[in-house]
Amino acid sequence: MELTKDKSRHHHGNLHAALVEAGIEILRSSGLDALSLRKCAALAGVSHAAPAHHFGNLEGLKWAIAEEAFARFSEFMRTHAAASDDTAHGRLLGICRGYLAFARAEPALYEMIFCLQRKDPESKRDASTSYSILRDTCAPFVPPGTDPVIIETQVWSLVHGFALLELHGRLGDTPPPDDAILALLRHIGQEPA
Amino acid sequence: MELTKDKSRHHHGNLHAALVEAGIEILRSSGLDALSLRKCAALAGVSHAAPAHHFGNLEGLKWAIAEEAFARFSEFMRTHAAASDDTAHGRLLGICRGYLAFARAEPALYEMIFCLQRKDPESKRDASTSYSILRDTCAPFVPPGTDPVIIETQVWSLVHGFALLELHGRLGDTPPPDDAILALLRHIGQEPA
DNA sequence: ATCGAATCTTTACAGTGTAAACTTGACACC
DNA sequence: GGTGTCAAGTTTACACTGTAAAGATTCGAT
Repeated sequence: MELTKDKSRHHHGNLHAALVEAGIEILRSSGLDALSLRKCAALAGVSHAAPAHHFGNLEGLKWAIAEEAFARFSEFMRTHAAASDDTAHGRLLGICRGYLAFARAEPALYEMIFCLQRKDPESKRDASTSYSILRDTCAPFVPPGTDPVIIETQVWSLVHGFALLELHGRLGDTPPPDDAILALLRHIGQEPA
Repeated sequence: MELTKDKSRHHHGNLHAALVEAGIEILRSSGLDALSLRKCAALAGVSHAAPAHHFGNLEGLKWAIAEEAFARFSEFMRTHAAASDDTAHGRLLGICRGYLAFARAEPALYEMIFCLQRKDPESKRDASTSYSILRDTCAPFVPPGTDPVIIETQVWSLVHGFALLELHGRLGDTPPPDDAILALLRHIGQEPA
């Protein structure tokens, strides 16, 4: 317990980051259900009501954790894309494999960032850098005259659905291999608008 | 409050069903986070510890609710399939539209039944009748020599991912229309195994 | 040096799941 | 009829949660 705290000082100095890191630690070791304001506070060596001053409520903390998690998620996709063929299809498969790899490497983080209910419709779809990666990678497949969002949503839906079904145990003990599912993307952008 | 209970009798007579119905009522009116053993018990007019004798714990109650919800879900898909063209593609589009319609009509029910973590890998993929519908509808598109599970998982993943992304507000305030996303299914079963 | 504001603690309360012991009622059996 | 057994609910209790309110501490600008 007690990641970073000099009990003598009243002010922590960097509590925001410490609480986020504590939250990620708890998510990793004990899963999403175990995440609580009080446990994060304890792990950061701080009183149980301290997080409220930084994040307001539990959902605020979750969004703060999600911000950090999204950064790691984007990095995951980028490195996997770099490890694939340097073609449009190769890059598309690469980010999809990175997406699935992250979901398996950090299931609790993945579930948290994507199952959080977004309240503000203001925060546009393309605000995050992870969505920019998706958009850029999908761009070569968008037929002229069709909304790019359609292609992007098709890809995202397929991969997201597959990740969650597997994560929640709906695909049995031997899910189909990734590339068999992703093979559907060979035909992306070929349908009439 | 108090759906069905004759306070005089000690034995309820049909508490199992009453608690499930209470749970569905709470899910509809207040969402997944509001579901609790104690609220279900109160709504059924029974002491707060009574549900434990029927379901063990909260997850047990959720699975019991899910069983009922799955029945309604299957019915939803069946009626939507009947309203579509009587071709293989028509039926496939039909059950997908039914899937999405259910997710929007009963968001809390939908999220509950599909975000419940399945513990036992024993409960096979095709145990439920809703999966049978999927399997039967996908059968005409399975190329000879390929595992039907691949086609089924492709369809399910696409629709499931789309439903959840929309439900969680990740597609902004104007998501793409259903048929634009489902257009990807025109090419189902056409990729090499 | 002082005052204000930010930061953290303490205290308090309602709601939650869950375990244990107890009470009530139904039902078979002699 | 009396009785024992057992399932179904109730009561009580406890640990844990989020969250609000008020107090204590420290930083920083003036």
